[in-house]
Amino acid sequence: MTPGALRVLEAAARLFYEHGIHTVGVDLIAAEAGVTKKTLYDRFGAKEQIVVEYLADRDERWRAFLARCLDAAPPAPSARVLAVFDASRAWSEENSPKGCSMVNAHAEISDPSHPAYPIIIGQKQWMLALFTGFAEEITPDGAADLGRTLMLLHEGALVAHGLNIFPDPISHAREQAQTLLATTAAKH
Amino acid sequence: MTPGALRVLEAAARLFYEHGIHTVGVDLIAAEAGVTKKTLYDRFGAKEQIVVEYLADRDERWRAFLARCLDAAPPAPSARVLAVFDASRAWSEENSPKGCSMVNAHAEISDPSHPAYPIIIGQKQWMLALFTGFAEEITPDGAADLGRTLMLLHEGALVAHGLNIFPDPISHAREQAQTLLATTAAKH
DNA sequence: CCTCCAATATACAGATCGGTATACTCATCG
DNA sequence: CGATGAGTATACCGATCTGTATATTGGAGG
Repeated sequence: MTPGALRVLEAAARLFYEHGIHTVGVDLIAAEAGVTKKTLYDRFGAKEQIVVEYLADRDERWRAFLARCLDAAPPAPSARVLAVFDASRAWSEENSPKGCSMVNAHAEISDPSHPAYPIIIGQKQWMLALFTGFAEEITPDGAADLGRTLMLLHEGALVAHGLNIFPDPISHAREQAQTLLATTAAKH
Repeated sequence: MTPGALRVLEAAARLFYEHGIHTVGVDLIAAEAGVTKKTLYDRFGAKEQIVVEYLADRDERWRAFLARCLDAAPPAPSARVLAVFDASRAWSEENSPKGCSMVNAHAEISDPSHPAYPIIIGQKQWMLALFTGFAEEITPDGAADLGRTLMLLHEGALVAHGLNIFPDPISHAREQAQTLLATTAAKH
């Protein structure tokens, strides 16, 4: 990836997240990246491709960040679940003041055949599988249920964070997850 | 409101929700409503006004629908909380396959000075206040916390419903709310 | 009857959209 | 030295965007 292409992707990521995908035009992206439209189209071919790479890159960065957080967390499954919430809080504070970029992109992309669609759905399914995997180690019987509940708390916290409904909703979700894990563990 | 204006609002509501606000142009709205652009601009003045009335109307309809559901629910606060989830499930099944229209609109509207902004934030704050009000009758001490937790479950369920991550997430959230209310009530 | 007004049809303005074309510079590498 | 390729600058294309102008039709109320 050439330096110009990198600047394009950085500018597009910032503008797409901040103002939405359809409101931001390629002229603005090129101008903000300090690059001509020729360069932009030589590297990416179409705006849609920039959208795809924006979401794919964001997905990849989040998974890498989460992996580092989980590496530093204790091995106990409940501690790892809480580490996910901690990671989300740290990530959202400096990367996602307007909520989850995948959810926001989904609001603008209706066509399931859009090349960005599998990235959006893929990240959410991956997160659900992550939670369910931890739940498996805690209660093999109710793993699916527990994983889904953790998913709901987590998604709700991201939305509440983006809408700024009340202060620090991700920490609140973390606490709720903690008591939920405690009562679940007490039963087995 | 003239019949033409009503058709404009109906068409705009359907198109905005399905394809996003910025992707849908006034020409398409006018065509789908069977109305000329002149009529559209005579009634609404600007596209932005159609957006505002779309969201305001949707907000109003949801509150009216919820009010009817709550009127038919038992007076016990925990039953009324569950009635909110039941109402959301019924509403979402036939009105919101792509998730909450307010959250989706928020993804496309970055400027807090946009006239639609207070409608979006207002509905979410109203929902939080509703949950907190019920929580007040259950545990006056932890009302704020309980209200916020219910809000997270509810918002998470709407997102999961829109992304179709797993089947019937709103019912799952309802069940989680039920056990949460049961354990909370048992403490007092 | 006659005025008012919602609505029609059609055309257009100015801007911006995504995307392309042409011609040039400049550094790297074989 | 010569070729390649990343980049710049600028101009353009057709389409679509929001919004406006002009002229006409038809029904309801005073």
